[in-house]
Amino acid sequence: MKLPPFPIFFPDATRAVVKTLDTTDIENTKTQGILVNTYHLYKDLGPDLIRKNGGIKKMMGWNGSVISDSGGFQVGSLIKKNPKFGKVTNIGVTFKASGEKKLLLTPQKSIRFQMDLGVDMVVVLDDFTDPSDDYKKALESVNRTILWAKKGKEEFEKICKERKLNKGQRPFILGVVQGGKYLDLRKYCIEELIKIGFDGLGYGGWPIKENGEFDYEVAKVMCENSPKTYMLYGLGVGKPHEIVNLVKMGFDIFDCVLPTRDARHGRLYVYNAKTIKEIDVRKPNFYSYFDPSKGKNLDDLSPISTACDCLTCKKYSRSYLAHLFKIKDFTAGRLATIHNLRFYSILMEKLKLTS
RNA sequence: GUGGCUGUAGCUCAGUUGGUUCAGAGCGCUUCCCUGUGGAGGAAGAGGUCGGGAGUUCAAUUCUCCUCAGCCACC
Repeated sequence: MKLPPFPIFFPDATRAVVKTLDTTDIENTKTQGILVNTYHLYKDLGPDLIRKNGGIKKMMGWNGSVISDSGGFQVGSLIKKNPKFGKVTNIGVTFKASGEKKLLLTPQKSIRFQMDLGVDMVVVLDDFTDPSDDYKKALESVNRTILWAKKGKEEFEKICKERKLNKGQRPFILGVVQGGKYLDLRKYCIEELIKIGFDGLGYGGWPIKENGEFDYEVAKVMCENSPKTYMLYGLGVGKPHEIVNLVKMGFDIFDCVLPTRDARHGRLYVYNAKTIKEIDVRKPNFYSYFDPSKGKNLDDLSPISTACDCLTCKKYSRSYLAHLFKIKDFTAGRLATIHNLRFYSILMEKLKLTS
């Protein structure tokens, strides 16, 4: 198992699909990997169906890399929103969505299922620290995250032994750093996770401060306290300029819903340059937004961007895209998603050159 | 030609026994938000002298008359 050269950005295929695209489309955007979600796939498919399909890559017909998220964030934030949805104990998380049967997700189960998925990197189940949590609550989630990390790692070793996976065959395993805005808790969490031993650490929780700004302080603590051999992963990060900043600080891996969700909502990313060659991601305002759903774009015959070589930019005009958005055809989502994913893959290509 | 119905925001339409909840809704439009995904959702905003004219009245989008436009029915 291995990952492409860093830094890398993987779009989210939570339920084993990048919405609106098939895996050939994804490949054509020069995207190297995707992120699937343990919680969703456990609920939708379960271990038996995954094994029957020969793993998630085979099921999707995807030749690139795959990372699986543990599901901790999804379940944690759902319960936070509606306590009736489930509860968190040291054993794990019980949850029950309406119309579905009750399920228990433990750190062990999460890892075992991710091993069944056959991915390149697994993530241990973590207990989400809510940004509004006070110190006591944050400490509690940090301690539980460490406990679960220990159990997850043990299960990982056990499965590797069972399946006789040597170093080159086993996936990477990521620990997740919680602690909210409390930097000493973040540091403590990092130290304890390193004692357990992982291939990398993820920036867990919610990375946006209450004033809406990205919290680079936590990222800094992670960079300063992690071994040089560790991969650093910005879970759910982020906007293009945030990724640029984190790569500069030392982060390697990213995943985020923004390029794909924004595409479906009519927000396309456009480099403020005439050609791909002229793009300079170190400039403060190196990109802007283009919204095809605005009526005034109906008579714009130019491409979305001349600094892009995606299918959408090569073949279609802003006018056509505006039309597709106006009539709400699914193809609008597909062409916009293709463009935004190519924007992100160009971003990562540029960052590989500069880092 | 006669009788009836309709005419309120860009669109589809509510509403008024005449008076500061009568000038509204939905959609559309404009601007913004979206960060380990619900193809989700949210925030703010612009738009109408209630077809036109006259009359009754302290007061009319609401009542009366005339007129214009569209639709239906009948000669």
